[in-house]
Amino acid sequence: MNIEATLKQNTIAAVKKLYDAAIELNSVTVNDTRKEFEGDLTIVVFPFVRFARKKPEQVATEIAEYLQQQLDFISHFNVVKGFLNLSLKDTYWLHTFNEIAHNETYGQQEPTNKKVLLEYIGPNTNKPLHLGHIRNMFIGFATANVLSANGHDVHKVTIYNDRGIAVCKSMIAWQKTGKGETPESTGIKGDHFVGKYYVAYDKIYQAQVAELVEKEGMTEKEAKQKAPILLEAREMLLKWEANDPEIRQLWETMNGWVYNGFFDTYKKLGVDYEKPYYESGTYLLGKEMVLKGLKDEVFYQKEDSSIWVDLTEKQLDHKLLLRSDGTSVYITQDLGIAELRYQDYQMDQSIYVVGDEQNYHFKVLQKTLEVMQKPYASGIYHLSYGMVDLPTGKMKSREGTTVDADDLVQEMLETAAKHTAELGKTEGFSEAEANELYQTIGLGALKYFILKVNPQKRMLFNPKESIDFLGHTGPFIQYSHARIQSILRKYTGDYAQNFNFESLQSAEKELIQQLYRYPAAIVEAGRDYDPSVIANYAYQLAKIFNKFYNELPILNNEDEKVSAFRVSLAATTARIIRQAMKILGIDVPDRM
RNA sequence: GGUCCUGUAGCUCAAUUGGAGAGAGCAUCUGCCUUCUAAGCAGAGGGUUCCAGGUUCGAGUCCUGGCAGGAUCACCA
Repeated sequence: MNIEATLKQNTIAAVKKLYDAAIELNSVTVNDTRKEFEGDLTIVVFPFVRFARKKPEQVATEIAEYLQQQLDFISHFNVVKGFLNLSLKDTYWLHTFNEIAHNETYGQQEPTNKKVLLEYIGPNTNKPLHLGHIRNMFIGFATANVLSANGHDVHKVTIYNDRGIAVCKSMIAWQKTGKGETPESTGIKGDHFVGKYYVAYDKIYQAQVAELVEKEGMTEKEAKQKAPILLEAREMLLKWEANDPEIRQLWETMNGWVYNGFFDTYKKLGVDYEKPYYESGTYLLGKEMVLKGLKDEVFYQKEDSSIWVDLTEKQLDHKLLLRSDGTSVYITQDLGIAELRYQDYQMDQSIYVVGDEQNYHFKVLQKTLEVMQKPYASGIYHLSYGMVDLPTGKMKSREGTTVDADDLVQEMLETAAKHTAELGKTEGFSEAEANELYQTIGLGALKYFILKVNPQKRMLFNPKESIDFLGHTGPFIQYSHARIQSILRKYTGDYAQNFNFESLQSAEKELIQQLYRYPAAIVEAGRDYDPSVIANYAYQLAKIFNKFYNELPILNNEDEKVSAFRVSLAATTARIIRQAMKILGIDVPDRM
């Protein structure tokens, strides 16, 4: 049992014995003592004073005396108002450290037998990935690791929005202007290649609209509906749905190019998934489900034969599920996907990592599945994250203000190389080793930049200011790890032992205390689906280590035992840094 | 207009879920490389936590009402 839980239970016992009152576990708060006071942990006794009918100071003192009697690890205490500051014995912290140092799986929680499916990435197959996808990928990947660390059985999947009018737009533009060129013939990465035609479509479309307004005297609204290329794209969509072989062939080919481009980016970013789902493979199933729902009378049909669900009893609205012409809408395919996934996995929980612009959509999805009495409805969880803003506002693909994922990664690598060269850190590195280091640092900086922010919040990215490598950043943490590795390379003794000193230096104790907090950080990150908890934990750990490193000699001590102990502290710190960063999907180098 | 989210130092973010005088980083200024990697450490300045009420021993955190920004409420995805 951890220290806080022990203190809480004994505080409950104390209040019971001293004041004959039964209090709840969660009415006892145990905090880390603020650094301006003496002590390690603080119990807030204000909630008990009404049972005691005494002054807070007196209550705190009485409880402290009881605790000191019961628990042998308390060395002394002080009381400030209703705050009881407890100091634990150094030998107790040392004992705690010995346990951590010898526990290879420290932090990893016991298996829960809970099966979790996590969907992330979810790109459209008509344009390349951008910064928004990057946030999605990093949050999704890290959250999956957080949940695994919490003992759940996690399976990552993705969804490709691989059909629909947008995809047809790229296709029609390629047919018209592509002259048979391919990613291979042009040397352009597949997703960028197809994205080029998506942009080309819009250019042609705008020109046609302008022409119709000018020459045919149409209103702009009318022209936007009647531009020839739009009509052609729509016709193509109909043909696609009718399984026209030529169109299907083109679609397969162009999507293939896009996937190859995506795979490249995934690999660079270090993200992966177990199984892809495709909108093209599920929208028909969704349609069937809607028709079944209609038959079961949980949905209703309007006179124009469109199908709806009434969610007014669940604090939502009426929602369209199938158009009057029988074609599916966005939510239709999500119903199909949810069903298919349950057939595939029988998961207990299904997490969707999707931007907060779709909050309403996921409420509707869940409530609709509830209405259908699907067993997996309650397991739907929308992990909603905020958009990435530019200084000029929201990114808009149509206005070309997106930050391209591949460009950004390239920039990060170049910046990492520049900084590293300036610092002369790659002396003695082969070219391959140097490149690997730039990769590690550049990506580490980018991932940390994204992951240190609470997912729920919008975040700002300024393309003009490169992402920092100093201070509260990924490279800072990586650097701390590399420093430790350097020490471990130099140390020739054996630090795998139990240590047994009477007292600790404050820098040593602070480091042990931060190591001790690691499991709590894992649990909190899991409870809140929030990798930023781990990111901030790792930063604190590195920061405290650097202080320790600066204040105390690790290798050069008269007493060899002291050196062994400090090396052991450093080695354990490095291990926890590596593990925490691994959860975030960030590698740490041995030299930098 | 309805619903939901956000608002904390000049900027980017924290704050143990209601606990002590709100903390870090960047930027600015001052020190520290003749001992283990200075991508580091130590220190200084910088705040009406959007505003006004309320609940509480105690509010950045909870409740009410405003203000500002954003999202969403499509037979778009």
